[in-house]
Amino acid sequence: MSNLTRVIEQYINDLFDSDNEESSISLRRKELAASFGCVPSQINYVLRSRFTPEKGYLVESQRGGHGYIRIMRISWEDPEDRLRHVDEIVGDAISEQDRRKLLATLQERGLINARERLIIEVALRHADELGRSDFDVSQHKRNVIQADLLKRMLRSLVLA
Amino acid sequence: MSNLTRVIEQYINDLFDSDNEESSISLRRKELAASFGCVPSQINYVLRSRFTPEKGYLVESQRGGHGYIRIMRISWEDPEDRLRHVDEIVGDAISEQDRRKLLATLQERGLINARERLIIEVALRHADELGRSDFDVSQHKRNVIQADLLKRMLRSLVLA
DNA sequence: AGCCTTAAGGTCAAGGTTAATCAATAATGG
DNA sequence: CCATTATTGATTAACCTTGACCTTAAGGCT
Repeated sequence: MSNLTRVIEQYINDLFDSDNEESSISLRRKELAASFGCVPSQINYVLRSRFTPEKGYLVESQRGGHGYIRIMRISWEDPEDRLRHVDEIVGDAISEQDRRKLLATLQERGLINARERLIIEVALRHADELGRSDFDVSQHKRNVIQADLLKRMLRSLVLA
Repeated sequence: MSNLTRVIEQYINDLFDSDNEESSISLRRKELAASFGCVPSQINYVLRSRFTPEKGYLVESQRGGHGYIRIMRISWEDPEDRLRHVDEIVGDAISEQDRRKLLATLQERGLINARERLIIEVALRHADELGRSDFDVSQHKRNVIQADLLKRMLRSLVLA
């Protein structure tokens, strides 16, 4: 594991308390970089590539005196199985009908609630509409885009 | 000595909490500054950076004898009010930074929770990425698209 | 009333500190 | 060998604190 990015990623992961499904930690970018003997922007790279919303993390930061970086973990432990399952269900492209059925099913099973379903519906419709009227995208391509978006959102929820 | 601004912000927040959920409080700038051992303009900085309309506050003040500063917390009770306010804050275009701050505020205020924030972030990132790499959309246009999407998602939640 | 004094609060810019961005380059994996 | 991923450093942007100087309101005094 001579990869610095992976080392720092692991270090940050260790900071999270493994019991809590939702927790957050704080860092000083400068100090962390110093302790790993690297340039500060390396930390940004780690965050950008490893601690994204798609992976269930939210990051907040503040510059200036007493600056900080806070990383929040929203997801549960070990969602791997479910991720695969979601990917399988959604597939590479999804029609409007299928996606409605899927969302209904997910809600029934308690994987998402009504509000979450609403946001997802709105985002998918927006993407479809934009592709249709602003960029003249074919229906199939729109279905591909929506499948991608849907998978990302569901993955971020990581659960169930 | 931790961040003075944050300490004063916390002090003011406590005033709101302790005052029977009052929706507005009053201060004397000079006294407050004195009690924190800082320069009076520090108070202005706290107000400008922390008690903004984006965060749901309005500030009015009076100079001269019997001067004062009054901070009002904008009501989020009525769904219609929330809707109008959110629309106002988001505006026609929103930068990545502003949208992140807004979502943090909305979560703090309890209008959305962490999971909802996560889905919203993912949808916005997806829209941005798609515009950037697939359709070569200008940054401003992407900010317009994201503002539109964000408003739609938030509207759906506010009315839910 | 009109002026003066005093008592508030407001603005702005400089200086210090810290994080973000971006583009160039290097390293790695397939 | 090519494409992706990682590393670096220079530049930019954001945040906080302080202080000098400006503006406005109230009350008293002629």
